[in-house]
Amino acid sequence: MQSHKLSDAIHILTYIEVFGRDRAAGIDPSVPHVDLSSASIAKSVESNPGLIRRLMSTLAKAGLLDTRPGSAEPRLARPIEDISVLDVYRAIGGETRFLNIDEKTNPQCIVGGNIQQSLNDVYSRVQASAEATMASTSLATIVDDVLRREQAKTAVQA
Amino acid sequence: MQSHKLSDAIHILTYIEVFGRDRAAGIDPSVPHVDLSSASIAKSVESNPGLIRRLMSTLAKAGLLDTRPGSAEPRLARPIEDISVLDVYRAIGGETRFLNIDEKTNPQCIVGGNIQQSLNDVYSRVQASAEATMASTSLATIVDDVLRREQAKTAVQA
DNA sequence: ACAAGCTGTTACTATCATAATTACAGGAAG
DNA sequence: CTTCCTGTAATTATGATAGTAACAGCTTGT
Repeated sequence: MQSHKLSDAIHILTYIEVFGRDRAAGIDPSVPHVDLSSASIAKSVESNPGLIRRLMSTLAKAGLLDTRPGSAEPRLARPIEDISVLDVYRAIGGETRFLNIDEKTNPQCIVGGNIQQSLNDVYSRVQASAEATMASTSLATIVDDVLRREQAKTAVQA
Repeated sequence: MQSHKLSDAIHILTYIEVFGRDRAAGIDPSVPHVDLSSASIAKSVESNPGLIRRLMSTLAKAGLLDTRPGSAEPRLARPIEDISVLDVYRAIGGETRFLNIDEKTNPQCIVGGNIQQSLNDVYSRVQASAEATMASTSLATIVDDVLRREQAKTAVQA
């Protein structure tokens, strides 16, 4: 995971929650152009709509997001409290792990012939602890944090 | 860290410990060509000597390995029990983290302008738990595991 | 002293994963 | 029926990494 995919995916879900929430509650209906289209999200991520749609498609297939072709009204498939960072990580990461074994070592050698499995044990434990932390963090925490930081900014300006 | 560098670095240190240990103890002195040159290690890793030397140089600079130009007699700088997987990870990984923030998001947007910091908090916690596990695993564990697996193999053959 | 072999380092090339971009068929909605 | 959107695939660009080659300098044994 040398990429920003997880960050962008969380960004998308946060965006949908924040602006979908506002709209659902009827707050500030005068704010223009805060729709939930891939183009709008792309502006926030500073990426392009194609990439956003691909990520959203992946999230939808993983059961985190409800989307409909032709309609720019994505909705989270579950309450935001029930979506963890690990859920998103698994949705977009597939089978990848943080640490990678060198699959090509000399099986004739005492070290080369055994170290892959030894490392696999270690890496599995590392992965498990990282995933445990991701599982314990919900997207609600992130949304709350984002909104709190925004309020702190505007307070300074006032 | 989408690479095998950590695996290869641990491989190298394990190799030096296993075969350096044998030689130091005078065990099986008849075994030919089990020297500690970069060429010999490269055969075990199934890589090339240049790559091995580069990694060894990095490990030496990090204070994990003692090497000398012109002499194929590398030695671990510390007892193997005192070298953790985290030590090696830090030595070769530099400042990289498992999860990466998308540095390029729209600062004008409520989400884009705040999510980087929010994600940074989360990612720091994930990194900390992964590193704690790496810190708790020493290379001695890996060396023991490799030797144990090798014994199990030869036992089956006998 | 010298020959052979090794390290440490740099430069270069190849390879591959990922992001970015473009295009388009088909659904949704006024 | 026009307009805008999604979902998806194809393509290109970019960047990180491994692999390779080369060479100056040290070490050791003769």
